[in-house]
Amino acid sequence: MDYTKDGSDILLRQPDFDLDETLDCGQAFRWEKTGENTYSGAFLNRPLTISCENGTDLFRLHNTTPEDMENIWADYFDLSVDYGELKKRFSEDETLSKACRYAGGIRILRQDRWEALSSFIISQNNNIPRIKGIIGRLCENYGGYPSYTDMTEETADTLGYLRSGFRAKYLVDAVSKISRGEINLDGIAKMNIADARKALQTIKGVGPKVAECTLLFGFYRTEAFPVDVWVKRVMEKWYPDGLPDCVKGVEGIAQQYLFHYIRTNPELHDVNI
DNA sequence: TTCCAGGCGTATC
DNA sequence: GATACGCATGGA
Repeated sequence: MDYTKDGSDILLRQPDFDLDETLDCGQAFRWEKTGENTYSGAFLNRPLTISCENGTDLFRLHNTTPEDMENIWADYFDLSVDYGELKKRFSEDETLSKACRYAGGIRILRQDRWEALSSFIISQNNNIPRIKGIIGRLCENYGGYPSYTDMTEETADTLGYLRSGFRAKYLVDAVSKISRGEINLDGIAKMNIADARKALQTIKGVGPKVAECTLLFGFYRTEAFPVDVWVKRVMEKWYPDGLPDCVKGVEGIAQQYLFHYIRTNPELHDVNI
C-alpha cells in the first residue's frame, strides 16, 4: 500500500480504482457525490470524504490518520487485492474482457455485515435511487447507520417513515432473529457457503439473491454470485452454458463488472442477441 | 396509464 | 420442484 500523510489528510496512490465505478455501482448505498471527484460516506459510523486528484491514481482521504488508513480503509477498499491481476485473468473471456475495459476501476467494498444484509433486504424489487432514499431516511433518523441492537424496538409501523413498503416487516424479522440469537452473524462468517446461504435464507425477505449479496459484500465471500434481473440478462445473453472457468473462486467480483457493464450501458439493453 | 426496479412469500399443481 | 401472482413505492 502506497500512501503518505499530507497535513490532516492521507494521500493514497492506488491503481484500478475509480470512485464513480466503485462507490456508485449499486454495491453500497450511502456514498454521496459531493463534488466533481469527491464522495462522502462512511464505514460503520466512521465518516470519510475521499477525492480523486483529477483522473489520476492519486486519492485524498480527508481528515484521517495513518492508523485508520491501515486499520479501516485499506480493508474496506480491498486494497490488499491486486485487481490488475484479476482483470488479466478475466480477459480470457471476451465479454468479461469488455466489461473490465468498460469500467476497470470497480473494487469490491468489504462492508459491514448487518449493513449489507439490511441494505439488500431493502433492495429487493426496488431501484437504486429509491434504495438510497430509504437508507438515507434510516440513517438520518438514527444519526448514522443503525445497528440491529439499535432497532430492536422497531415495528413495521414505526418504520413507516422509510416508505420501504412491504420490506419493513422483513427488516423487523432480521432484527428479531439476530438479536434473539437465532441467527449468528459471526457463526455465518465461519460456515461453508452452502450452510451460510441456508442460514441467511431463514430470515423473511432473504432469498437467494439477497443472501448472495450479503455474503459477497458483507462477508467478502467472493464465490457468491448474486443474480438479479440484470445479471439474469447477462447469463441469457452471453453465458447460456454457465460461467467461464477463469472466474472460479471470484465469481462475485466478475459479477460486479458484468452487472455494471450491462446496467449502465444503454446499447446493451436490447435483450435480443 | 402502465411498466419496471440489485426478489421473495405464498398458493397451487 | 416448478410456475403464477401479489406486493409498496415512485420514476419513466
